[in-house]
Amino acid sequence: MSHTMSEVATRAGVSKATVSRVLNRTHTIAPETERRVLEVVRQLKYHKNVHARRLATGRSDLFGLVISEIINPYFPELIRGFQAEAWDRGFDVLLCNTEYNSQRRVSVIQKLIEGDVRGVAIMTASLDRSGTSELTAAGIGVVFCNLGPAERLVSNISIDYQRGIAQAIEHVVQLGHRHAAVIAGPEDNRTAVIIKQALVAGLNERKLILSAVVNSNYRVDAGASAVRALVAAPELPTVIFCGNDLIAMGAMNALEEAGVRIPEDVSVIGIDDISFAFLARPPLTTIRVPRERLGTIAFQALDKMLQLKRRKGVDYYLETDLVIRRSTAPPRSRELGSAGLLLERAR
Amino acid sequence: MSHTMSEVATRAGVSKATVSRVLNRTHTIAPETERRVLEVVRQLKYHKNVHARRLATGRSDLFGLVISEIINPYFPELIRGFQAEAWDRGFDVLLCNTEYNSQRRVSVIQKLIEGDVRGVAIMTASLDRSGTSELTAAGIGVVFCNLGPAERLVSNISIDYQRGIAQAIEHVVQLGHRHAAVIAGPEDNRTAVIIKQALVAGLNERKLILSAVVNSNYRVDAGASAVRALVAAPELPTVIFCGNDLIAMGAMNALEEAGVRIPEDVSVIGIDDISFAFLARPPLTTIRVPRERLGTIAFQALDKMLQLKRRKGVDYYLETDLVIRRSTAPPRSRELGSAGLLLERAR
DNA sequence: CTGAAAGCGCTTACAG
DNA sequence: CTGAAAGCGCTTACAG
Repeated sequence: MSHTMSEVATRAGVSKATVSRVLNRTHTIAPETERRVLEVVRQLKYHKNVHARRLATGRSDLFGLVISEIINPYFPELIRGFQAEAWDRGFDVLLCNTEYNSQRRVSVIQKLIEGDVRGVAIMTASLDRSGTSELTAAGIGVVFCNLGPAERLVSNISIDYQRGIAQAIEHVVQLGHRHAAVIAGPEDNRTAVIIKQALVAGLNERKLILSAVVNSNYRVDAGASAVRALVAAPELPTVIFCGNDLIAMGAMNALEEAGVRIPEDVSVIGIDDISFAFLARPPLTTIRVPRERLGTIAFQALDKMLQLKRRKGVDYYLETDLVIRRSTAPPRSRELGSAGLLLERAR
Repeated sequence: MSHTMSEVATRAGVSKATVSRVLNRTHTIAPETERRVLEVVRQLKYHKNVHARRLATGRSDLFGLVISEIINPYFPELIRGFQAEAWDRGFDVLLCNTEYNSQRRVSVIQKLIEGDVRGVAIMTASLDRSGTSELTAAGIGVVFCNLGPAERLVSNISIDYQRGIAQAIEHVVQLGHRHAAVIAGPEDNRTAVIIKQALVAGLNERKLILSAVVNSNYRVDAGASAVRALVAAPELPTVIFCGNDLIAMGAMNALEEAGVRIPEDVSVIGIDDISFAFLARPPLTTIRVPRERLGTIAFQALDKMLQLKRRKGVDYYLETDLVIRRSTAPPRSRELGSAGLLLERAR
């Protein structure tokens, strides 16, 4: 069905080497020859076969991007940033998702190696050095997010949650909050753990009373059930810090169901600033993680590292910032504190 | 850096043909030979090069999926359905987005042809037959969504919006609504046009008063500005049908800002049931389009069509259903009608 | 059950 | 500026 470069060559009365050169604009070609070749290419609607090209050149034009699942609203912007950057430089991307499935994790790595990618951005916390040693062993560069320091063939991007968290805590302190709770992400997720620790440390430092720290699982329903536990306790915090926006949105739902008003009774703060955070009701105050930027940097990190003679990894940092919306407000009464809230709810 | 099949062959003391056979489980192999080969493969961490394989076999194991933009919440479930189905059958997918950019549309088609895909699912309305004739000309199967009837090498999946829309209209009629408005998607989007027509026809048939039909652009902010126009008019409809959930969410925001309560003053209905529809406040009543299913069917359509001797396309249908949530309720007063609403708002 | 050889469709020194 | 030829790393009839 589809034509080959030899066919084009014959019809244009040149060698296939010439056709290749015309198509890749890699040599100067006699104008007349070029015209003839291009003419035949158009007539035949010829397209070169990328697999043959990849095999012949030996240099891969592919980069991998691995995420956990496509339906997680954390990823779209990240994918877009990575892809845009890759395409701009003439590279292509192989998008892989692990779906939180260990079999898939293995097959994804395999697919990446077989695909002869130059480098891969591992943007899911469910994969770490041990899971990717096969990649580096094959000479493929890797960039992680929130993993340890860089080394040969592995770079790292640290998201500076500290900064956004400090801003958030300062914000609620200014508003007059004294009693906080934390609904963190899953224990087995390294990013979730980093966030939880930063949250707890920051809250302690500012001397807020931490009435509860519970783990959850980054899903909406988990945020909801975590909140039900909080609501059942004798004392309600006046502000709830959530490990991500999904948890926060679930928490807001559950609070609403329990008849707790946001932000009048309880303030809620999320992390990420997913696209729907501002559509939540009330709009969610959250710590923005610049995810499109994260994707861009991930690509640049790989690209740069692979140009280094020693393939030495680099450490990158990405700042976060608080975005104040309407889910945070002063607690009901500064004087009454949370005991006062209890009283009022009892009426 | 990475090893080749020949290396494995030499070390295992066999020919590369044998290595190939062992790895592809395509022939019976002497157990001892197989063991030896596998052993060397493990030692060397050998992975076969997929580009060489694709070139040698000539049969592509790739399918394309083209969407408009990854950050549109309509697509994640669709992608997941398509990808899952492809992987289950041992195929791989090339995800391409046009980003509503005509240059990108061209380069995406080119990339697909160069990638030698077997078939491609065009799931964005911004591409139609004329944009994809190159694909079919190259013998590549195509499946569209909401485009005309099937033909050679092109299948089509029609989403039966009629059904969900009929349910929705019945729902609001039962609730007692008489005055409706429609905020449709963009005029140049064939799916948006189909939906608008179905909406208007259905509303007329049930004799509802259609106070306004405005076009919008499928984005949140567009829904918002469309609503501002409606609110400025002398009479407010009691129910607003939106071309998709994003428009509906924007509309709800703008209504809220205008001091119009949902659903007490105005009911709102969306289309799609994106994952955040139920997190909107109030949760959005919407017409669900089973998008993961759409992805699955799209793949099956391609796969089946390409097995047919004549490569004859097939027509598929996908049903939609109303999902009732809290953004719809009886109008303020059946007796007063919308004039009554006007009165009350004037107070 | 296994091997030698041709071939997939390109690219790229090497010559000229 | 252009061509002949080797080679990229596999697969697959064809023999045996």
